[in-house]
Amino acid sequence: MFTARPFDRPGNAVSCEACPLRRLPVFRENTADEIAFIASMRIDQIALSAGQTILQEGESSPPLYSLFSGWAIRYKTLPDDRRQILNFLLPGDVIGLQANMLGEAAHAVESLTDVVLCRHSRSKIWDLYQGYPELAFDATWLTAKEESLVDEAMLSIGRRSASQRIAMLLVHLYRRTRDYLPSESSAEPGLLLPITQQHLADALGLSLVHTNKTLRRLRNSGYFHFTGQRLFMTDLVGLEQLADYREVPHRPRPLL
Amino acid sequence: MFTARPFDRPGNAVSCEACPLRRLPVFRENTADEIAFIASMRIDQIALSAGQTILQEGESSPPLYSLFSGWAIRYKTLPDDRRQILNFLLPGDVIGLQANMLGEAAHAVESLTDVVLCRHSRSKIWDLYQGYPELAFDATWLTAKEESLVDEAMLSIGRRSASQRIAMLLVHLYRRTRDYLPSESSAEPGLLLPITQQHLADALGLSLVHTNKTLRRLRNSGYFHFTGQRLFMTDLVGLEQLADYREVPHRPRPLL
DNA sequence: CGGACGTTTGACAAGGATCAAGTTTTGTGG
DNA sequence: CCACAAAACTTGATCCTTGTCAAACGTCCG
Repeated sequence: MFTARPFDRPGNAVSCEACPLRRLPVFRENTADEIAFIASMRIDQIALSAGQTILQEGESSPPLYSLFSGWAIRYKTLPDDRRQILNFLLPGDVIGLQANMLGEAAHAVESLTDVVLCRHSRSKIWDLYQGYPELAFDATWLTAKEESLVDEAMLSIGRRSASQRIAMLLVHLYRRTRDYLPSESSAEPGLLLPITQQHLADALGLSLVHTNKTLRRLRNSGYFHFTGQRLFMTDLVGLEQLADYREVPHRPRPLL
Repeated sequence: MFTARPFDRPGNAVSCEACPLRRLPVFRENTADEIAFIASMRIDQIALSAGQTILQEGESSPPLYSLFSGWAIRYKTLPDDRRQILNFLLPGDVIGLQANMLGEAAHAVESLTDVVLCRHSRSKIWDLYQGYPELAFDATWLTAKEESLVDEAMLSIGRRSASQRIAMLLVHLYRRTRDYLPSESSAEPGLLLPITQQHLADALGLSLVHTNKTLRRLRNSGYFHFTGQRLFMTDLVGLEQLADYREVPHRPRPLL
């Protein structure tokens, strides 16, 4: 869904002014001055295929990216390879800001689909704070927002049952993706989820097998169904009730 | 441990310049100018007893505080009262920054001990971003740091066993508290943990009963023991190995 | 056609939850 | 300072959600 668009090819990278993401209703408007500065921060665009490592756990002073197109995951691992996905990254999300603030990446980032990244100059972050207070504010906002996503996920893992966790995550991804979709493509039937059941399991703190069985039970109960990787919601409200989902109000999101 | 110091009484609130927290090695140094601005942001100090609600879930545009002394918890709840503690707040931690960024508190905050809060002017946050880029940077840093704590906790809840989770949390609190302790009081035997086993359970995504039994098993194995609320580490290294703990390097922390 | 990868299912084990009492500690009022 | 109640901690018995093991099945792709 976010792949294979004309502007996805780094060769003909669009200017930040014309960035198609800006047109999405979730993002706040920037002044021409701000956009010019953002453009000056961007070094280039990088295209990666699915399954590539974008950031490594433990990497110090890692590059700063923003996700232009495609999906990615942010995760941590234990020495014996148990993995916990912290959150899913969608177009517009910044990658490596937390790591740059703290000096070292305490997590890894990996692409789920083919992906295009805007690479930014780390050294200009400081100029951003010096000259563009609004953008500095946005940087904190983005960090705060990501934290609140992790907070939400932590409540799920710690206190919800397996089926509630799955319900919650699917509702979350469903709603979140809607926000990013230009109206045309939301006409597409269903939502393309570029993830395996192993990803679901790793995001929810469950085993693969149990995830599979729970998923099946939910499908059999008629909440949703899959055709390939496409998710069709047949009872969104029911799923939300099952998950104890609460709508979170949100303001326009900054696009750095 | 952090209570009942002479300067804890709001009546004789010390100036921000003389703030005893500044003397702790974990905090970065500020210029006189920065400190003066911080002082101008502070409205007053507020003393609360243990168990009070500082921030309510769902509260919009909540006040902005920093924790001057005492312990607090940040948590979320489900409609049926299941609770998940997101992290523990220690002196120097900011309360309500995420909520102010996003416009609404998605979590609650509650005092664990008697507590003194510095209350700050929310409207001056903007002046901070305008006039003090270094402090703006610190604000993002603090948010990023808190997020990384939640990331770490999420890995525990999602992928560690009950005993590993307990080991991890105790090691974490032990080390973190050490960083805040002036040398004199670290001479005190043991560490005063102002939390019940229910708090441990709520932080770790476990039931109270199972937390109790696991805690006992760990005590019997000789990793640590309790005298009242005082924790004595007898095998810190062993506990760290059990938990797959990795040392996290950290730079001086900003004190806003 | 044959792997590699992802999904599905069943059987079984086990970690953790729940239920139900006790016991100890803490706090409070007399 | 004692007495009593409330809160916190313990423990055992039992249930059940979730994990582990094993194997089969499907599907995509070289």
